[in-house]
Amino acid sequence: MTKPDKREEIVCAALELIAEHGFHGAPMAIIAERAGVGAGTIYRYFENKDELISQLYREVEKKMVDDLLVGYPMEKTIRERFLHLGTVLLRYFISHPLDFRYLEQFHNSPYGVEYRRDRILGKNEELDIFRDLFEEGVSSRVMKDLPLVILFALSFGPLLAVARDHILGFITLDDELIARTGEACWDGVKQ
Amino acid sequence: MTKPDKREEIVCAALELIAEHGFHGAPMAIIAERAGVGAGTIYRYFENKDELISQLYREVEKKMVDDLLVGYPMEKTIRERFLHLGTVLLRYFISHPLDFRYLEQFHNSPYGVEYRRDRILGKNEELDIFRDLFEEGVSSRVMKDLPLVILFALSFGPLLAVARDHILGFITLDDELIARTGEACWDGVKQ
DNA sequence: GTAAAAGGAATGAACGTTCATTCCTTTTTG
DNA sequence: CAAAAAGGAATGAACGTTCATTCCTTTTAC
Repeated sequence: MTKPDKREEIVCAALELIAEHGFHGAPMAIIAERAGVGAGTIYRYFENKDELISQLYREVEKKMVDDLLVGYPMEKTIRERFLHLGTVLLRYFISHPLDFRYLEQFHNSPYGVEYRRDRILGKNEELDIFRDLFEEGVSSRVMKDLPLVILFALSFGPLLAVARDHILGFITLDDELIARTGEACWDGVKQ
Repeated sequence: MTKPDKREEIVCAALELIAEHGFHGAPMAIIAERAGVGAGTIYRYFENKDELISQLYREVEKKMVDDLLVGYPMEKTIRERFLHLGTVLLRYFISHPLDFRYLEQFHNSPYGVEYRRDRILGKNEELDIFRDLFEEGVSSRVMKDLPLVILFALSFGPLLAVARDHILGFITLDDELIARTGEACWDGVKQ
């Protein structure tokens, strides 16, 4: 039996509670209870609630990005790469609904706005697979000549909305619908 | 001088504070202060904070929908009606950023999820201009044969994302960009 | 090898703060 | 003057965080 890592328990409990009830529906006392841990113990691993929230965000995002890069067809056409990313992203969200809901909560909070501001306006050193794809798409005239931010909106706007609707039970996505949604997004960005 | 309607002052103060700082960054005491009103006075107009939040949502939404219907070209083609709605919607959000931010806060909260559940799954009696347009688009084979929910996502996903980016200062939309964004959304939903 | 001591992780009751709401007083209205 | 409206201090519940204490593991002493 592996040792039940307390930090991991805390992180899992926080993910569940925050994904389901939002930041303000997840008091530290309840997180501790669900993690099977004393309230004070959390503060041995995280300086405060903000820090817990931020670290959890980074972990969830990293896990997702790593998954997205597996099998990315670097050598195929722009269209095929676009469709691959859309499909894999949708599938990831559907099979990790807690992660999705957590990311949404984060993005729609002051934390997330600041975070995006840094990524979009700041000097973003990290290799960004999406940015690269869109820049190549525009410069090779395969995609519409629109600002990157708008191309992002045309792609992720629908994908996130559809994932949300699926997770909330407003629709049930199957392989065919996922593929057709990806194609429709492509129609939106392609020249 | 018109009488300074206290209810109106309260509603305005709440809109500003909640749009800028979220539900939890808008304590009743501060709303009262900004409205130039005693804390207890709010409770003469609204049963509690939830009620204030819900009523404010309904007012903001109604104001927006009314505006959207002005000059709606009922007789023109589906494409033209679609582009009209997209353009007017984007313009509305840009010129009413507080309203937009408030609507987003609401939609991303437990209130909003419940509200959408009713609208999408429940029997929705009210005349819904969007629903009508998409149903006509699908049945006349001008739009892709996809579930309504997905067509909604393909249209509003990008529009909301772009409006958010503009309001947060990540991009500056002008008439041309607004028009081209609308066209790109149309490319996404058209057959 | 066993017992004592040390170290530090874990605990949860207690604290101070914040907030929505209530309640009683004061002001306004007719 | 009576009734309604407004005001804002008081209230109590909920929350994040702290800290004195307990518990458990590891090290030391003999």
